[in-house]
Amino acid sequence: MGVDPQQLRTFVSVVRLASFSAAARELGYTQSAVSQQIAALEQELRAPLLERRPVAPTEAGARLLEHAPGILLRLDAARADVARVGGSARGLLRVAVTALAAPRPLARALAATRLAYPRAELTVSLVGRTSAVTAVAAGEAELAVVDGVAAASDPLALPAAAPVSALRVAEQPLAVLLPAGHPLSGRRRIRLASLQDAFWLDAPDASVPLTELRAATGSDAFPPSMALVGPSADAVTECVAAGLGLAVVPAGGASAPGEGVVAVPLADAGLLHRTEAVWSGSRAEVVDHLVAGLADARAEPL
Amino acid sequence: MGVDPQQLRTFVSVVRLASFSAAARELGYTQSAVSQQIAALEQELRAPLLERRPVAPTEAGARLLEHAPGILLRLDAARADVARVGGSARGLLRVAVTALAAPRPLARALAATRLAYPRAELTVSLVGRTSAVTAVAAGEAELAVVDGVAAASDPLALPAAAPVSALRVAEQPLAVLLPAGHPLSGRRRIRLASLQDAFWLDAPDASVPLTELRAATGSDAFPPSMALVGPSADAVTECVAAGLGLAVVPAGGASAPGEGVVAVPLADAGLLHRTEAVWSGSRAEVVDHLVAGLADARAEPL
DNA sequence: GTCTGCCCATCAGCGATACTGATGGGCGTG
DNA sequence: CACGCCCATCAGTATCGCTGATGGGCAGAC
Repeated sequence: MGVDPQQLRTFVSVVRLASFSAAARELGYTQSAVSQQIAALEQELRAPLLERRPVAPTEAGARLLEHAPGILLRLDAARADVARVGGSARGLLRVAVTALAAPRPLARALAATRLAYPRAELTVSLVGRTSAVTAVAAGEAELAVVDGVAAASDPLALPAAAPVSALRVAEQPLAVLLPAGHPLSGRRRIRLASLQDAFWLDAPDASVPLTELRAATGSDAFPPSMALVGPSADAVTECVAAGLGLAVVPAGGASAPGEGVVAVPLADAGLLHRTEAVWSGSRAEVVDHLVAGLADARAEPL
Repeated sequence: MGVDPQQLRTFVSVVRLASFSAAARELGYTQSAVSQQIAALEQELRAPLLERRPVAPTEAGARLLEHAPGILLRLDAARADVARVGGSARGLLRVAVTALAAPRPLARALAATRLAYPRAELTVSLVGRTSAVTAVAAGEAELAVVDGVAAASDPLALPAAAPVSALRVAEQPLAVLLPAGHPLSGRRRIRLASLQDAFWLDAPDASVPLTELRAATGSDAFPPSMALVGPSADAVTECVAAGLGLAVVPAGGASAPGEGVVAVPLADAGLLHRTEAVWSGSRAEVVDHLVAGLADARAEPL
């Protein structure tokens, strides 16, 4: 009685790898154990979860798959939250940052925190949006600094289904990255709707993700031209310059737009690029100092 | 390795009852088993979770307690979602309704659904806000119809940490319920801020909860005069008439405000009473029909 | 068509686990 | 001081879940 989280973990592995044997290898079980775990889960839920040969989730399995990652993440988050109570007085400060998060306020706040806590162990890692939030929830990072697009008054729609707190750090207008020769590249401003049928780079970790554009504009257009994985801003610039597709980026960032491309500000009112700091549970002293620094940075000019 | 949900369930029972023995009785275990489960959980998380004698959560236990109900709810929700796949073709339609949810659209939609599915088994139950949403998540109801206060463009802040979908059913202006002799009872409109230091009935299931007022106005005032549990609209009217405190209710509801009280509309722009329909996972045919009926009802006058 | 290889289900056996029931110690209470 | 209540611990046992071996079914090669 009661769904075993271990079985859930095994289930998602099996689905992801589409193989009992491969999942067994990954998890350090024998194939027999995996088979028995899935069978037990199916009996427990009284429903077949997997099609065999080829291995694929059934309708019921698909439903379970919608819930499983959230459950497992929350389980990890609970464990991490409990662990933070005991040992977090030490100066461990791991910050997970997304590629387009405003770097200046973060850098300044980090500098101040480094001064105040010279012995703190400081790590900043550049990761994808989802990983940043899940890392915080699971206790693999003390803080995440995440960017995204939202209307002026709304909070960011954070990807993970985990209980976290957030603070707005910076807001910038948005711009469209166009190749230098593009017919609209001379414009002072562009409305997003006028470009919704153009082709777009699908580079969720190095530009504003298309899914966020669609959510923020309420349109389901913005056809993707090519996928670009990883947080490489240069790759985006080069691909836009080469005419492979357009991209939306925060305007007036630290770096110039680069050769061969033009950044034209968006005319859409109320659509903003925002950076938020995200943490989970109560904050240790060092983390608190850094968050306070980020809060102060809001007042300063970018 | 891996927190056992059964242990989590035991843990919350022990905390709620502040007793190992009582929790054992409730769960059908021996006291010995409960003691061992808690010990195993503490060893697994490497932290003491409970103070003994008297039994109370430690700091770490409090953290775990924040996560545990959400995890257990999601586990139940997953189980219910899987169960819906197989057996939900039958006409089972259990609707959980909060006290202030707009009754007219619901009644009309229910009537239409009853006509279209004469053999459907129909149950409507009046419950608190949190129970309504958790009932849907846990598969104890097919649909919830929940009310709350929100700004015009925001969705309702639903209480449960569970993955559900929602549809706006109706919106009404808000009114303050004042005793007939109140100095402001002759007003045409009242701003909420002018009353934030008055005393208020804390009747979360029979009027707009104070927590929602505070969240929607951004003020943490609105001191409570007395608590009133349960969804009794009459009790609210009587208490307001007796001068025990004020209350915010949807204006122009089905029932007249009652003797001895006056309902004065709120002047606060953008603050609305909204009713939403809430469901989980995919909807069975009957549920789909009812939700469609609720969607249609939005167009009609209230 | 047949052979071979891969993959999942099943089974026996064994070690680990989690329960019961009994016992003991600590603390408040009469 | 004695009693009662409550939680921790222990021994014993039944069950559970894993390993390793075996078997059946499907696909691709020849």
